Amino acid sequence: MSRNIKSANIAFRKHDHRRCQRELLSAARRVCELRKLRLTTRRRQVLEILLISHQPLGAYDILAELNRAASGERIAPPIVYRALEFLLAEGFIHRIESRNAFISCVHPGHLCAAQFLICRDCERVAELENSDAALLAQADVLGFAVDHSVVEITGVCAECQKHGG
Amino acid sequence: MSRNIKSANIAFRKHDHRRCQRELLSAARRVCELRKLRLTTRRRQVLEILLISHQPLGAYDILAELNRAASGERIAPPIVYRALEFLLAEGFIHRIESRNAFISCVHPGHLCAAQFLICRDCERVAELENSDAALLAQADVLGFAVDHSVVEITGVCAECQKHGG
DNA sequence: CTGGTTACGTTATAATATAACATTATGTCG
DNA sequence: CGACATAATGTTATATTATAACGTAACCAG
Ligand SMILES: [Zn+2]
Ligand SMILES: [Zn+2]
Ligand SMILES: [Zn+2]
Ligand SMILES: [Zn+2]
Repeated sequence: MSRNIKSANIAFRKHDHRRCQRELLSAARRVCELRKLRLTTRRRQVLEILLISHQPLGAYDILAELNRAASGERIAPPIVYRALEFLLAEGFIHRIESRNAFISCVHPGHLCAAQFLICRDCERVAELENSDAALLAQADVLGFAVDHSVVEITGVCAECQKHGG
Repeated sequence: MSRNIKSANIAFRKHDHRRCQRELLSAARRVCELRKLRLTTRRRQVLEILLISHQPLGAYDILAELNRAASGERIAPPIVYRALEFLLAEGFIHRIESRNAFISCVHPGHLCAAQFLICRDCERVAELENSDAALLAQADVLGFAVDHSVVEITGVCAECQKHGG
């Protein structure tokens, strides 16, 4: 649990974000090599755009970013959605359902059951990994076979409470 | 907790659903009277459509249902979305973020922090009320002020595991 | 190099949601 | 009652998010 709190702090505080990006990208490369997957240019571009932001981005934000970067190209939605599909399936990013947005995972490739704390002021998102034992136990009692969980907590982070008023 | 399991069972099993609907509708009426709110025809229509279904419905499903019922009228999306906004604000319904859909609340007007078990076979949804103490404690340690939580567990219910194979 | 497969590109369109403004119903007070 | 303020509904247009369908290019095993 102290590990979780650490990683949450990172998202909500100043840190060497360049280093974050580099480390997470090379982690993704390693995972793809292991799994014999192709981290193609497009996929890498989309992942990089998400790595640069600790905030979740919509598919069309990513699209705009791609089109800005490569002036001349006119990239269309399916390209972005397909890259996102790949990155989601391999556990490099998460989808934030309550925002129709996507964010890079802090432990790429783990296919983790993540929980998110989402600040509605600064829009930053902390990813925790602490699964809800009580809820899962209850699902089990009901004979409900869990596939996938979405846990998204919206509120105001400590920083924004100080600064924002 | 045994209460929660009971209510979850109701959603996933055969029961007197007509009675469900009647009771939840009159509960909503009572709450509106208490709060001096107007449960207008449109709002009641939308609530009724959701009460009839233990499954979540999209806004456009509700729209289609309204237009089917009142042939001649040509109701437009904003009407539905405004009724949904009212019903959400007063705690008569919930939004299922991972489905862009809406479902009636099993304890209308309580503004509860609900958790959902969503069967991906039969599409039924059980609403639990069991808040995740561990997660909230962790948010607290981080100084994160929680506003709203989204907890949506997808899987296969006990019934569908038996029948579906 | 050939055929099978995977990924990418392109066009069109579906599904979900809201902005902006006009109209009607409801309640209040003189 | 009648004039006003407010809340709710209706209408039109459009924004935002996502996918279907089909063609082309890259990659790889034999
Ligand atoms: Zn993750
Ligand atoms: Zn913040
Ligand atoms: Zn509820
Ligand atoms: Zn089921």
